[in-house]
Amino acid sequence: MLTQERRDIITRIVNEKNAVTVAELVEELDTSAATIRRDLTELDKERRIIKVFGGATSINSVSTGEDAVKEKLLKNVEAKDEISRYAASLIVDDDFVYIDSGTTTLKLIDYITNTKAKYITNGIVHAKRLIERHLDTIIIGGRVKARTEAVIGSDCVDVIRRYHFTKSFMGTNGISIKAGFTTPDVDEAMVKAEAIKHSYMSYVLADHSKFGVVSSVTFAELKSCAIITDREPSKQYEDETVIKYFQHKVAGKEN
Amino acid sequence: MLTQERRDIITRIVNEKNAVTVAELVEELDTSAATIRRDLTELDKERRIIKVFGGATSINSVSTGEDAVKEKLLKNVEAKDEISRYAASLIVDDDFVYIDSGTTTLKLIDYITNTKAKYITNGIVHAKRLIERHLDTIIIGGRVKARTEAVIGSDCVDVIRRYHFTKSFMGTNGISIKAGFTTPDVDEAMVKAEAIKHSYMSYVLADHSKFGVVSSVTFAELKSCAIITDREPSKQYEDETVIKYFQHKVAGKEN
DNA sequence: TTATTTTTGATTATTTATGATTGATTTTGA
DNA sequence: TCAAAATCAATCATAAATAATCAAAAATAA
Repeated sequence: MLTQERRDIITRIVNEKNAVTVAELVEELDTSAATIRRDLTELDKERRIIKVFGGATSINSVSTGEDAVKEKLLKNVEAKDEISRYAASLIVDDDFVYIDSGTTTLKLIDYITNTKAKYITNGIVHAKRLIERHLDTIIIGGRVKARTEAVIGSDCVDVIRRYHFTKSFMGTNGISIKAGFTTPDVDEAMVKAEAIKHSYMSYVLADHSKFGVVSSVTFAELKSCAIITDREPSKQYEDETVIKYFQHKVAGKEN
Repeated sequence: MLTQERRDIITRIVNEKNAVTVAELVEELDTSAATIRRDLTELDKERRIIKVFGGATSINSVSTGEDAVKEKLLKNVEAKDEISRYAASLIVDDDFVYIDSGTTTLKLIDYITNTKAKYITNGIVHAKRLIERHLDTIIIGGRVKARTEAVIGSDCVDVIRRYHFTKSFMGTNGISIKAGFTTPDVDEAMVKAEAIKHSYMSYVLADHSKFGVVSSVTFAELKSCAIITDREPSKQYEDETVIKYFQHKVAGKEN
């Protein structure tokens, strides 16, 4: 196989899977680790991927992306995929869709097929991906937060105030009966809250691990957003809001 | 077999298979490796395929856009490096720096060392890279243009109107005595013009190939921006505006 | 025909790619 | 925190591929 060809394949794999280990590439491409490392070093230099300890992540992943490689080895990717795919399927023609920053919503973009809707986001990486998918994209301006590569702050809130979304897709750090949807950052919470307030329908994308978790700041009550998740939550939650869930790769009941 | 006929076949094979080795072509066409290499060299020169070590790949294999960017980045690398490095060195504490979208200004970000300045940009990729370098970053919001991944449009212009930059670094497609600084896109020109208008000092980063070139839309007169370039331009230009230039890796005279 | 140009294949010195090894660095897990 | 394990960059020898050169063959022109 050509060196260039192999590097093209690596780039494609990294972008598809978002994160990949050296071992996986050795297996996939049937070559030595030394060669894979050289390829990764080169591709990183060309800014086609981001090299991290243990492998590489997509140039379109958030921050250093180091977590992504580790996370990948630990967490159940399929559940998140199913959540994202379902969420994307909700988008219809002429929708004006707000996409919150965060890794869960980032995956959602890969599954979007509707090109007649308009998309708006406060995530730098999200905007880049949306554009790469040739979707009609607006990015909200303002101060960019380093860790999450998201636009936050009062300017951002002001901008959102002027818009009215038909649907918004949000990420969250915690979901609890008492505290509602919570996130660790005050500024980010304010942006989320405003987006939800200006949205006809809001969906929170969250895997089951988020249930029962409470973070520092509440950005919405349970009843203000429908939840899309990967397991049947306890009855309490279903009394509070609409929940769509998937179980063991089998679609859950419609709510 | 005719030489031309053989080359047509090679082109077809490369496009079909996306990537092919010299050995495969030798086998297929029953000729020597030397001949195949000559063919590949020629076809590459004609931009019908891309010659790589070991064989060739299709011109539209990975993504045509990526190759275009890659090629663009390769052009005048050393010159651009020096231009960028010098431009970055101009940034001082408490500066409020506008960074225009475009490849030249993207390189500039790699050389920024001042962490006490604030940075604002309309380039998605620029914002991402600024953040990666842990710099205080603001992105201008609005509609994102697909090809250049830059924010443009009237919203964007309105936002710029509210700001006052101490320095702005701009890219350009053409520099001419009569037409001034020009770019092919009307919307982009409007954004550039507004940024320059709201900047205390504006610098245009341009390699020598841009001189004498006129694109569709003028976004500024020569005298409104200092030029940072890689060759001594003709006297005419130096009469019009301040020009800093580098020659053969040796710093040019101060202007 | 003969002279000239073009194409081709072989040769060779040089460049590039690869896999193994090793000592250093980073991560992990107690 | 420390030590073990995993990963890494650097180095080296080998193999593969390349560009440059040259002579022969083929095509073309005079």
